[in-house]
Amino acid sequence: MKVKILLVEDDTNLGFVIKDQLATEGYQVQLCINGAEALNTFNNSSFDLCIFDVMMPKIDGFTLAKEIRTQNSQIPILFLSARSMVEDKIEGFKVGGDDYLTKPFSMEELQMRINALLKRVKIKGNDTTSTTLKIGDYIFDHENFTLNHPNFNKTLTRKEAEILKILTAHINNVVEREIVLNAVWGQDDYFVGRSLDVFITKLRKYLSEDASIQIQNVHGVGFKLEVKK
Amino acid sequence: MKVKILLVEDDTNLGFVIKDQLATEGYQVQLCINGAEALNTFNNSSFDLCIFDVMMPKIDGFTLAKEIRTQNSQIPILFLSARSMVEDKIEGFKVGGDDYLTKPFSMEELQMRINALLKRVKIKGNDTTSTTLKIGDYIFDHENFTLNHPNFNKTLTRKEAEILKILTAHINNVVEREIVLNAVWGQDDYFVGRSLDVFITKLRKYLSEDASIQIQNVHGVGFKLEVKK
DNA sequence: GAAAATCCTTAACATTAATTTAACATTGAA
DNA sequence: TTCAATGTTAAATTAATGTTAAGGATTTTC
Repeated sequence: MKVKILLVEDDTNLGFVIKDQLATEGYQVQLCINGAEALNTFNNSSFDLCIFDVMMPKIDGFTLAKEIRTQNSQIPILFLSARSMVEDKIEGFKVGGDDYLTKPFSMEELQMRINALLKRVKIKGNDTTSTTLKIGDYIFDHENFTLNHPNFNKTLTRKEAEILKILTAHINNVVEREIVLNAVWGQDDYFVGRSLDVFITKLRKYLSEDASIQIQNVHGVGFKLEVKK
Repeated sequence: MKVKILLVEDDTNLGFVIKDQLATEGYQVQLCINGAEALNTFNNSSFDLCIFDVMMPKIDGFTLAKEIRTQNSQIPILFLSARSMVEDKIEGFKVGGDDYLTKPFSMEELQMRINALLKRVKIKGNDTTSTTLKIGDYIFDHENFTLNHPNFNKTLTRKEAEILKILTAHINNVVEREIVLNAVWGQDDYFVGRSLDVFITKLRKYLSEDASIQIQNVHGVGFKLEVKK
């Protein structure tokens, strides 16, 4: 699920630049060019984070933030402003802002500050951070070595997890034996090759609850983790 | 309960000014003048927020943050730096920082940024301002080394408490042996490894009143404090 | 200041788990 | 058909961990 950002910036040129940039970073960005439009948009959709320009005609960023805060006390709000005056920054935090960035700023810094804010929000309730991967009906957590399914839970061993991680990284594509062997064992000979086959058998067993998942062998080449859905 | 801040600043003059100022704002501030001292202090106490100067002799602020993050992924970290270079800021966020303030800054802005960070942590629900933590039916106070349960009360030793603190900080997640060993013993060899195993056995005994609590071993990797509720 | 208590390390032995190796079965390609 | 590759299971090997208790060192208590 993409992170949704509400960006409010009356300078349309700058607005588009920021939107574009954030879009390439993988965010879904909704751009509004004034506070009234933003309020309306905010009420008719759901966002994960707000970025408000401070200086805008009619409704300025601070007023907008105050309005938003009456409805949502949690969503992170980041202010952008051409003015670096201390009083402005203070005001920004007082109306419930979480960060305040002075123009000009680098997109990289904006990106980092967005991440820092989102991290805080995400930690909040769910501990399923980005270390988990979905494989069919399974959830694979390669940090915790767990492979979970409604009917089946297993803590994988280090090698099992390493191999499964490589296979998932190339899901629905063939991974050459050689690549797995070198990545996991650091060598590639007959014996480690047979070990790999043993592990593949094990992984197949673990993944057998979901018939749409298959670890296919491509004779003489390698294996493919196939998920048909 | 006062909010406890770990302030690390090698410039003692500036350090005292910031400490004083924050103290008048109602915070309880512990000032360290170098990274080594800070690491030690962090391990033997509990804080709600960290403020690190970036440029320090021996251990710089970024390195310090990295160390802290291996043990505690949640505590907000704010960097102070004389340099405003974008690369520095980026680095700050990359090592797990939450905010980056360039000197000179106004105390008011620092205050506001601290508030903004604490707000995020508090919303989370987990009351970090208190030194007590719930582990199943137990209450663990890592300041006073007490582990209490309706049927069982124990004052833990320093090492027992340190290890349990690390495990709880990553509750339901695997913590690598290496991380515990380096945090508690400052080294990682066969003998301290065996010591750790002895402590794990002890902690398991202490926690055995509540069957929903388990310290699981992940062979060759580490331990996971699991609470199923 | 000696005895007792506390804490941690080390040792010893027991147990469990991961991985490799071996053995035999099956499959696929030439 | 025939050989090499893979599938599968189980035994063998090796390493990691579990557990208890015996030293040592330090601190506390009397």
